[in-house]
Amino acid sequence: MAYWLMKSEPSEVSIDDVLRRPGRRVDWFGVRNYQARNYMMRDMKVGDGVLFYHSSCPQPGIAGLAEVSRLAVPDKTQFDPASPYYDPKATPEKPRWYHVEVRAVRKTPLISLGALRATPALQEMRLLARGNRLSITPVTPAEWDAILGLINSGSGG
DNA sequence: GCCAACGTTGGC
DNA sequence: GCCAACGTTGGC
Repeated sequence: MAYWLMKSEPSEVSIDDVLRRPGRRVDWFGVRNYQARNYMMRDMKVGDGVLFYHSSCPQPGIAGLAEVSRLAVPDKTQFDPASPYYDPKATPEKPRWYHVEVRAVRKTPLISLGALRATPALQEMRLLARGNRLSITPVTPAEWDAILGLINSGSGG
């Protein structure tokens, strides 16, 4: 079992939004970066742990726990000319973009970006690497454990 | 709003 | 295949 961090802008989809949805599930559509896509297509399995991260907002940080609930399928928005995620080079016969489905497990106290940076065990975390912009990044088991520790100790900043 | 960092595009 | 220009991300 693997672990991941997935960024979402809460103004688009917040952890609260997902918790209110049927089955607490959300299709992670709209990813248009090959590396993030490849993680979803090749590596993510049902049951993998997910840190739900709020980005581009007043308080960026980990806001919830989730899990992968379905393997990657073609992203329908790539075929829709009316969608902001439309990709004219994609066809249903040859899709370019795929997404998994994610199921929210629970909201957590916000673990701020500052708190993550201040945690010695997380110094090598991919999210924190200089210049990182990837919206989906792998998380090691040790990092996952350290973050669960932050959540459970309420030292999220 | 700024801007560093990075990914993609497209001319050559 | 190179690489400059451009667009996007995302914290501040």
